[in-house]
Amino acid sequence: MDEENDIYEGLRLRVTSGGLTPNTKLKPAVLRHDYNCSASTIREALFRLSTVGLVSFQEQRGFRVPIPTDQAQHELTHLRILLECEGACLSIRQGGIDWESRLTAAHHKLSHIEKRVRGSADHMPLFILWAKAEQAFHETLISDCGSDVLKATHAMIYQRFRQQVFNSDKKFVFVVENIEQHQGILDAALMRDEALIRSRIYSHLERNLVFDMPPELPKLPY
Amino acid sequence: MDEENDIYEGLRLRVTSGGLTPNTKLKPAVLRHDYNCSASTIREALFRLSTVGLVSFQEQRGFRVPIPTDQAQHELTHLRILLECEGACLSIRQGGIDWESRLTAAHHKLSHIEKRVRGSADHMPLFILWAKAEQAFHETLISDCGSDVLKATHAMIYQRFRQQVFNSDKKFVFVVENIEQHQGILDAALMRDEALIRSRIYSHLERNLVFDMPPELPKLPY
DNA sequence: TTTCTTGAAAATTTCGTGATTTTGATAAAA
DNA sequence: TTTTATCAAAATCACGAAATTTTCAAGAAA
Repeated sequence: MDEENDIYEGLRLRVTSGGLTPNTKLKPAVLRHDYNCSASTIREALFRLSTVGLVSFQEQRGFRVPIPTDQAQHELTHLRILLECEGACLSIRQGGIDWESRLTAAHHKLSHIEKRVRGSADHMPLFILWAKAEQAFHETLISDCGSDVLKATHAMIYQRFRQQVFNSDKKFVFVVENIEQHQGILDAALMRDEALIRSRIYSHLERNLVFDMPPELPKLPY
Repeated sequence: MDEENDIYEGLRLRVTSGGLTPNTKLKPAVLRHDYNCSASTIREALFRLSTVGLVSFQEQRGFRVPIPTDQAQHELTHLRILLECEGACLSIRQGGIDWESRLTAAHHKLSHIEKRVRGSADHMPLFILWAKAEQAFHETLISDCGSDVLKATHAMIYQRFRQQVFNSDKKFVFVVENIEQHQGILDAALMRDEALIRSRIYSHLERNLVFDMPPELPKLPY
C-alpha cells in the first residue's frame, strides 16, 4: 500500500488530466506494465477510483474513462458552487490572519502562472502546473471552514469537475477572465464580505453551467 | 460481483446499524465465514466502504469501525442540512405532481411506523424498518432536484450521519418530535414554500449540531 | 518498577492462476 | 443486404498462498 498509493495517484492523474479519450478501456493486465505490479493491484486502485466517480465501472465489463456530458458538467459545477460558497463563508467567519496569509500566498503563485499562460500560445506545458495551483487556491479558500467532511467532499467534486472539463471537447478552458476573477475572490475574502464572495464564486464558475440555474436562494436559519 | 454487492450491502448494514462497538477491528479472514467467500472479496468490499467513510482504514493496519465524535456528528449534520435544503428547494421548483405523490406516500409509510414506535417501549425491533422509511422519505424529498451527483453525495453523507448517531453513546435518537417535524416538512413541500422547507429541515436536524452554527446565510445569485 | 529489546504468532498486502463471462470475427440463415 | 448463430480469443472475477509487516508477550537492561 506504500506504493499502492502511488499507483492510485498515478492512475488518478491519467484519468483526470492524462489526455485519455473518454470511454477508453482501462485494462489491469495492460496497465500493470506501467507500474510494474500485478493486475490485481491495478484493479483495486481502479475500483477505488470508481467509487469516487473518477472511472466508470460495469461488472464483468471492466473499467473505462468516464464520458463527459453536459448534464454531468452542470451538476458538478452546481455542487462545486454550493460547497465552495459554504466553505468560503465559514472560513471568513472562523479563519484568522493565518488563513489570509495562506490564501494570499496561494493566489500569488496562481497569479504568476496565469500571467505566464496568457503569454504563451500553447498552454499544454504549463497546464499541470496551473491545475495544481488552481486547486491549491480553491482548497485554501475553504481550508478554515472547520469541517473535514466538507473539505473532503469538495475535493472529490473538484476532481471530477476538472476531469469533466479537461476531457470535454473544448479541451482547454483557461480564459483570461480567470485572472481578474481569482483576484476578485481573494479581495472579497480579505474584505470578509460573505455576500460578495458568494457572488464572485458564482460568477467565476457560471460559464460551466449549461442549463438554467436557480436565480436565487432564500436565506433563513438555513 | 453479483453477490459481491450483497456482501458490500451486508457489511454496510453491519457497520452502520449492526450494533458493533466503535473501533472494532474488521478482519477479512474472520468475516469471510459469515459470507462464505474469500478474504480478498471481503477486503475489496471493506475498501469500498472506506472510500465513502463508512469504515476507517490504515495501511498495514487493517479496517475498523469508525469512532463517533462530536466533531464528526456536527460536520455530517451540517453538510446534510446544506445538501438536503438545496435538493428539496430544487425539487420544489422542478418536481411535478408525481413528486408530490411519491413524497406523500413515503411520508405515509414513515408516519405509520413512527406512531407504532411511540407506543412500544423497546424500539429495537422496529428500528431497521424505521431507518429504511426515514431514509426513503428524505431521499424522496430531494428526488426531483435533477442532479444525480447531488443525490449520490447526499446518500453518502446520510449513511455516515446515521452510522454516527446510531453508534454514538446515546444510542437511540428517536424522539417524538420527529413525527410532527416530518409532517411539517411534507406540508412545506406541498405548499411549495422554499423558505419554509429550509427552515423546517434545519429545525429537524438542529439537535444534532453540537457546536454553534452560522446564524444565517446571505442570499444572492448564489 | 519502568523502559527497552527480542522473536514468534498473527494480520495485511501482493501476486499468479483457474473458472467464468464477454467480445468480436466468421459463417449460416432469412 | 441484414440478421442470427457459432466459437475461439480475450478479459474479468474470485481464490488461496507466499511475502511482508505489525502485534504483543516474555525477558533483559536501566
